[in-house]
Amino acid sequence: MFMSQTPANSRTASRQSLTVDDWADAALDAMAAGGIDAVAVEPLARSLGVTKGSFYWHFSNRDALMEAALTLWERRETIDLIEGIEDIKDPHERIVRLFKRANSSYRAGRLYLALAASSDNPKVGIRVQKVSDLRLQYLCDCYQALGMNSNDAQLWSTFAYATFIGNQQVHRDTPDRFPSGAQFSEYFKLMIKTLIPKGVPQEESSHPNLVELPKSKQRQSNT
Amino acid sequence: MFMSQTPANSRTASRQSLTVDDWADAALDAMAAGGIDAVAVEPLARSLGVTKGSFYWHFSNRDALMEAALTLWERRETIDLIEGIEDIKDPHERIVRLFKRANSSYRAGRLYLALAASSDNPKVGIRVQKVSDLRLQYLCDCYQALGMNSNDAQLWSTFAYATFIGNQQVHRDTPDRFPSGAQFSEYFKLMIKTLIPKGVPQEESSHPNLVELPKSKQRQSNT
DNA sequence: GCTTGACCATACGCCAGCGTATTGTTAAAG
DNA sequence: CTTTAACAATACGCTGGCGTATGGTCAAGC
Repeated sequence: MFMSQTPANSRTASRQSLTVDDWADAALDAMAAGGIDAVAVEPLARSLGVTKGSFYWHFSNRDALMEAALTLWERRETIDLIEGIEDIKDPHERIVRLFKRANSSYRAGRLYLALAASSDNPKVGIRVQKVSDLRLQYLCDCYQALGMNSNDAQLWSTFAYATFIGNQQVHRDTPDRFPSGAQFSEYFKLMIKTLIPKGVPQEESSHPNLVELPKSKQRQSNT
Repeated sequence: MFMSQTPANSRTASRQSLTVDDWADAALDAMAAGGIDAVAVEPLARSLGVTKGSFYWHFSNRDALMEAALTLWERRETIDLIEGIEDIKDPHERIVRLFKRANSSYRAGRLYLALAASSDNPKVGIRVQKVSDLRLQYLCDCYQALGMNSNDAQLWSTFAYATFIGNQQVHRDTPDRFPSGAQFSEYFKLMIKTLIPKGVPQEESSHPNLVELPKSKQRQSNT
């Protein structure tokens, strides 16, 4: 179904044929730049150097493109969430990594905010909820791995996630007020220190007496 | 130009004439509901029970309506920021109140998010920045009044503001995961306790040896 | 009671984007 | 060298929103 077998996977090289994913990618670009309404067939076709005729070969209509783009986004967010973190045992370090990544990919943040802003659209809202749910769940698991009980982990993870989302927002809305450079690392340290309580049950001693993360019971039940 | 002196200030009563502010209000409603693109002349006219003819009497074009709506929004946000807080001398309590209000007005939150999502539009972006700046500045002053130095206050206020914005976002995007009811007060307490450090220079003793709020005297200090 | 001005309705032209229909173009298979 | 499919271009009709032009109504005010 996915992964078309065309020779080159990205059309940037030459006069190759466009694929569904090329269109979906372009749609995500447009979203990040101008919100969901910027995903318009004709402008997109122009930006890809073709005309509508091409589009309606690959998709039945604009809505199908939206679905494809959202699916692509969801898949990427799902993968990126745990990428490079899977096998870190220390939950503290895991949360730090999550935060670090969250504050590094400005573009992904914009994309999320653009989609979230249109979450009134049910098609969009469901995806946003899925992604948010997954992130929250993962974070919650991390906090439980720190030794918290379920309730506390819920509260702290929501807290941390809200801060993380809010940072993206503040960064975008008032970039000059958002700490950067040396001040940012100070800011980052403050957040980490504040949002990851140290003295839950154990100290930061070296022996890895750490609770394992229970993989959040989320078997990939993809359809 | 401004402040029309028509007898009744709200047209809800009867078959009164519409005012500029009526249109601006409706525009803000539309924004909160469907983003900035939902501010369209003809649909708005329909929702107000009139036609375009009326609109183009009061405004020269759609952009003028946007400006009016943004001005109205900015004014309200500016007023609401300090309303009922002006004369609280304890900075800790002041911050708590700010947080409490932030989490109470769901509608205002949606409106902010809708505008922020369109802050690429320079006309919108400037207003959003203004409002955000003001809030951040006020918060920063509060933290300084707690006894922090300028740098720390900057960091903590940004932190707190990001969390506050993020809460709105999370609340909107995944309402069922956001704590509510009894759990919310727990969540709220956690945030307050975490985001307002108690032992800055003095203990939480009862004698009000508190620094006065310096009316937004902002000084840049590097590390 | 005629005029004036505030307010709104109606009708029109314009444009951008959606979707369809039809006709190329090109590479590979026969 | 023809056929076929995958892909793209062109042309068309339709809709919704913008802005304009012009005409209608109704309450003062003289």
